[in-house]
Amino acid sequence: MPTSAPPSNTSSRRPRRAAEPVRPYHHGKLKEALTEAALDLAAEAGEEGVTMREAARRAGVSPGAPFRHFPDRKSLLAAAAEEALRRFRGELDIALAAARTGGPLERLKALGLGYLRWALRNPAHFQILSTRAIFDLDGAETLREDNAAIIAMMEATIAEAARSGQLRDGEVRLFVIAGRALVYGFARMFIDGHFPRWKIESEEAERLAEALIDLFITGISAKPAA
Amino acid sequence: MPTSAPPSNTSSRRPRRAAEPVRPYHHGKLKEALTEAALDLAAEAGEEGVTMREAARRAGVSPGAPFRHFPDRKSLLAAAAEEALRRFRGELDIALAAARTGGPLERLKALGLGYLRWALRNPAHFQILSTRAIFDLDGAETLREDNAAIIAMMEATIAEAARSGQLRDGEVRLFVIAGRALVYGFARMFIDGHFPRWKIESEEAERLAEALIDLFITGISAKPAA
DNA sequence: ACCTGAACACCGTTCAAGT
DNA sequence: ACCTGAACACCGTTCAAGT
Repeated sequence: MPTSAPPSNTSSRRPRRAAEPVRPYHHGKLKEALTEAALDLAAEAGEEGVTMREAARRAGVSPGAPFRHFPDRKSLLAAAAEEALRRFRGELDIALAAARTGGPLERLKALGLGYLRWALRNPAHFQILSTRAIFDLDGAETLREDNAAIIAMMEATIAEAARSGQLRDGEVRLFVIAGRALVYGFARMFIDGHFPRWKIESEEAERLAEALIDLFITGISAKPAA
Repeated sequence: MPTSAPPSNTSSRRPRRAAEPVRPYHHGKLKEALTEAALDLAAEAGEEGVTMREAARRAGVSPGAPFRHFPDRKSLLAAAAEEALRRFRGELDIALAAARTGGPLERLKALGLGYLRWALRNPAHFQILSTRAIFDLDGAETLREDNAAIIAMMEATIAEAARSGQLRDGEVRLFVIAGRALVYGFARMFIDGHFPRWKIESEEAERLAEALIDLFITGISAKPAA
């Protein structure tokens, strides 16, 4: 009912080779449209707001149509997560590139800050990309690749810091997991609505994020040779 | 259909003052039964597996009956979360009591370990107690109290360590939030199914939890006066 | 090859009617 | 006061039938 009416075509009936793809739907890039709708829905109402029927409605197709492209709801969520993770990874690449002249600990900080900034600014997308057994799906190769790439960035940076003697004694793996748990935990505390209980105002969240990362880096650093 | 048939009463029709509450349902402590069913369902199928209708089925009542006790699904989840948090807090109290002869950092470790052990062993209950805007509900006073108590335990222990000069310079609040983000993040990584991506075997999870807590405590400790 | 429309099973929620 | 049973709107998913 409330869906915007399909743009009434000028006149001629399907000039098959014309340039504008203006006619209703009946075909086209439905898969992309559904994925985009899923991302919008997640941003508007969280993961549980992502619905096959509503995505279909927004794409202007019937309730059964999405099942031609996604075997089930989980697959649609995975496609949305894939796109969200692609964007997330892009941000981290940029953050890391901007800090590439610095030392490993400086780059680690840039990475952590990029991570938390994105999570704080795109909570719903961070949510769908982190929750659920979406990773177990078959078609989730891009997802796994992007995820592995992000893990690798962190690992390489910390390993480099360790090699150059900037970290205190300890396993690199432990530092990596601790760093991830810290940023993931802070991001999820936000997403899961814990900030009010901790009296964290949303305006101070990014400042706090930076302080946490500094604390972490200082905590795993070698003591100054004073 | 498959619900176990109500236990056919011996014979006499409603001996109103009898001792045994053996007759079907039609009354009784439905609220408690529904809360218990919700906890079971969460343990079996996660938060989204908690359903008004299934809880009603397990309690042996009709689909509309739960609405006499809970205004909506969220309220039922809140009741389950309340009970889960009560148990969680009990565990932490025990952990803290067992370590009460130690110094503040020792007690902090006991608290962190208690936290992570419970989360690793009761993932579904940890999930329903941490996710969602359940805290915003009216009837959630116990929830808020227990939660505030847990936060206070952490805060007091860290503040004591700071007072006795065992921590390095820094705001107590930051240490508290960092500690919470770390344990919450590790717990959620487990619950959200990230451990396989990080090659963490479930048998080593508790060992790793301990190592993380040690790392954290060392990281915020004052350098030894060597 | 892709989409529609009706159908089924399941859910949350409401409400008149029963005890 | 508490519970039943039918009803409504919504969802995921399937499937025969259309183009």
